[in-house]
Order: sequence, then structure tokens, then C-alpha cells
Amino acid sequence: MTTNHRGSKALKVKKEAGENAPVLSDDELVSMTVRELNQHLRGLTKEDAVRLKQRRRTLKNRGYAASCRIKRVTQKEELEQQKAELQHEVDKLAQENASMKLELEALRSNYEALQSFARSVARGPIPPAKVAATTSVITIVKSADHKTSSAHFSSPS
Amino acid sequence: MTTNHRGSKALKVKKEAGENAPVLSDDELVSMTVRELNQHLRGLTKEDAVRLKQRRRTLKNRGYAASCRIKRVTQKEELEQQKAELQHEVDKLAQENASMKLELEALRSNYEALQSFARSVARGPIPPAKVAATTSVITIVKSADHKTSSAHFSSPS
DNA sequence: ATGATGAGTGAGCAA
DNA sequence: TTGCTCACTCATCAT
Repeated sequence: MTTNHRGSKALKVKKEAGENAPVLSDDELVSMTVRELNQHLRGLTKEDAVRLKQRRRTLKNRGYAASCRIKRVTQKEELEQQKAELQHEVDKLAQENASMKLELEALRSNYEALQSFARSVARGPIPPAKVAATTSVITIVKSADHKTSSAHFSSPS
Repeated sequence: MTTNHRGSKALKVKKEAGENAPVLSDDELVSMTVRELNQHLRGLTKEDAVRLKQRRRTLKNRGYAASCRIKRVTQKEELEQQKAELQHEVDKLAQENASMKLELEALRSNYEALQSFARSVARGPIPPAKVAATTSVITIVKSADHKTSSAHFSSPS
């Protein structure tokens, strides 16, 4: 730390008081076209010109470093966001899956019951009264749409 | 850059030749208990002692910075890994979902066909021959397991 | 020349 | 004191 770091660190004051006239502020210097810079370079020592250009470069680098850090956190947030979205999708699909599984089971059981009934009547037609006595009573509900069509069974008392 | 930065930057040599006897290597200095450090501090100027402790701190910081960077990339990789796993899970669930949807549709259509048949025989029992003439022929397959039980229909010629 | 990024450094916070 | 992290600087690479 033998150097003075004439640059303002934004956080830790520096500035070193007068030193020499701060002809150009950092902000002015960084946001300046090459042409504008050359204008200011006119009345300067070769040394001073080099120094000024170096200061400009350093200030630019400061900005690049800042963008770099911002980019880093942004990308991390994006990853986390995408992760959360995927998690939601997993939850949604898992739930859909579960309810379909239930529906499928219910339909299968209804189907098999109906199958037994159909088999019994197809084998040898039996009077409805007889059927009611030996099997369950089946109430066939004509489904209006395709959803949750079901047959309700009730055991004979 | 008027300073010399006596520390070895690992990458860019430095070292500045002899300077003074490198009594302690960087590696030795960082990995040293406080007690060991104090041993070495015995025969030193107050100034030199302070300098040595500062060098140690700096070397430690170098290590901390490295860990910090490693941690950063590690966490990023973890996030990406988790993201990939979730994506696979989504794919798996979506596929399961699609095949269940198909199964459900097939079962529903079979169920409804069987339902029509059952309704027709239950309404007014008709001789099998008559049934075969007016409706489809139904081959009832007793499913061994619960999967893909189905009834196969064929139109009468 | 300009922009981006890895590594090293000091400041400053937290344990 | 130790460890971590931020902002800055420099070296280096790519455009």
C-alpha cells in the first residue's frame, strides 16, 4: 500500500483532497467518446495523457466488474426460478396422475362388475327378479359427457 | 503500479529476487498454528512481526477467496443438477400421464359399449341369436391381472 | 479499443 | 482471530 490509488473507491472516500484539479470526474471520464477524450488530451503531457487513458480504462474495468457480478446473481436467480417452475410442474403432473389413477381404478371396478352382470344375463337370460336376487342391483346412469360416467351398485337388503 | 507487491502471485512470478531471506515460504506461513507463528515471531522487530502477521493474513485471504469461488461454481452446478433431475421427473410423469389417458379413454369406450349391451338385454331379454343379429358380438375376456382388461368387439358381417 | 472474467487484495461483517 | 464476501484492480483473452 505504498501507492495512493488516486481513484475514488466510492466506498472509501479517498480523493486525497486537492492533489491537482480534478479536471474530469470519474463519471465524465468513463462516459465519453474517444473523440471527446482526444479533445481533452490536447493540452496534456504525454505522461498525463497516458495516465488519463489508464484511469479511464480502470474506471471502465470497474464497471465491467460490476456488470459481471450482477450477471452472476441474475443467472443464479434464473436457475432458481426455473427450478421452482419445474417443481410446480412436477407437483401438478403428480396430482393429475394420482387422480387419473383413482379414476382408472374406479372405472375398472365398475367395468368388471358390469362385465359379470353382462356375462350372467348373456349366458342364460334370467327374469329380472331372479337377477336382483342373486346379484347387486345396477343403476345404469347414462353419462351426458365423457367424464366420470359411473354405475352405482347397491347390495340387496 | 508503483508498488512492488512483494507477494508471489503464483501466476506472475514476482518474487523480486533476493529482497531478504525468505525465512518462511507462503505455504509454511499459512499452514501454521498461532503458537508456531509466535515461535517465529520471537526474534523479530515489532515492525517485522506486524509485517509477517499481515502477510499471513493476506495469504489466508487468498485462500478464502479461492474457496469462495469454488463454492460459487459448486452451488451453480448443484442448481443445474437439480434442475436436470426435475426435468427428467417432469418427462417421466408426463409420459405416465399420457399413457394413462389413453388407457382411460379405451376403458371408457369399452365400458360404454358394454353398458349399451347390458341395457339392451336388461330392458327386454332377447334370445342370444337375436342379440347377435342386432348388436355387435362381444367377446368377454376375463383379465388375469388388472392391467388392460378389455372387451373386443367385432361387427357382424 | 472494448468487454468479460479469473485471481488477488483490502474492507468490513459475523461467529 | 478466523472465515467469508463485496468491490476493486490487474492480467489476459476474445471480439
